Amino acid sequence: MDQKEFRIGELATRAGVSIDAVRYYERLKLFPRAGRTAGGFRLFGPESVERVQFIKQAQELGLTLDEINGLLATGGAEDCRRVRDLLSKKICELDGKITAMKDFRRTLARHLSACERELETRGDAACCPVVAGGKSKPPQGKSGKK
Amino acid sequence: MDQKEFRIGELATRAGVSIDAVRYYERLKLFPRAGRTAGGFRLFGPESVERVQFIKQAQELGLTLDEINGLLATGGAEDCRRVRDLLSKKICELDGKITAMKDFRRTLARHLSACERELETRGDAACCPVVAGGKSKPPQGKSGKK
DNA sequence: CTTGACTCTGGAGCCAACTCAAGGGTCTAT
DNA sequence: ATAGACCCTTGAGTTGGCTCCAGAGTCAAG
Repeated sequence: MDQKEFRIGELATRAGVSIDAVRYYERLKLFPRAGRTAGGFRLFGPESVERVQFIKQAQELGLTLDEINGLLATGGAEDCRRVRDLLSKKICELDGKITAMKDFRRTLARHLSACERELETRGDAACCPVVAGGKSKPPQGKSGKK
Repeated sequence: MDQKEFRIGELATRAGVSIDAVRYYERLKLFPRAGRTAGGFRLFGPESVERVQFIKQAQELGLTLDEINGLLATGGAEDCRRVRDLLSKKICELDGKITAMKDFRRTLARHLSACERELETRGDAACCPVVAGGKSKPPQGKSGKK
């Protein structure tokens, strides 16, 4: 079938990261050491693309490479148990984060409508009410020495 | 009544950050320049606590200090409009992130049950199937790729 | 065989967001 | 009035996650 191995450049483009990033991941052991050509070029298979993508995905959600490393096991039962525990912990954390995120969304939405109301009722005289809003703004005497 | 101004140390403990972090925020203009005592000590009011907390909250959700800065306005109508637009953009982003998070949660949950099944059916012979899993160690044919 | 694209290693550099340190001033309770 | 806690500024150091570089080797096409 198709020749299934490719080199680092192709992995990088397929997965949407830089070549250097891939090598960096390898250094951190997020990757098993790749096979090599006779001349020393790394060779990757399609599963590597998935792996990089998993890493990226996890990263975007705020996990460090170190934590991600914990999730990527290759070993036996021991490893499997460790991963299982880590996974359920991470799932809990994620649930917390989702909640926090919804909270923050509400906060932003509140500010947003305050902004809108302000603009509507006061037009160009509006003064932005966001955060600590209204408070630190004595309309004029900002006391300023300096 | 309580005298309502306090110094940097108290702000830091109330808001749960370090003194250095507060000063750092000030340098980055996330704070208006604080008032000072005759001797030069910064003085803060209770709204500062809120502000720090807002910053922390936003940060935990992956915003940079720079982006947060954009959300903290003090100005007039112009500012207010800018903030309004930024806010609605951020809200969209947040919605995307929440979705991504739920996705990732599903991914983890899938891995988790794969782990559990593996441990259950193969006990100590288990080999952890997480991510790119199984591929770099084919004990035997095993299931399948996706 | 030559060329040009690609890859190798090791190490330096960069950005964000702090954190730490030095040297010195301020405040307040006794 | 003095001790000790607190604060000041400036500037350097740290960590995480890359990115860039130099100098050299590999590979496929012509």
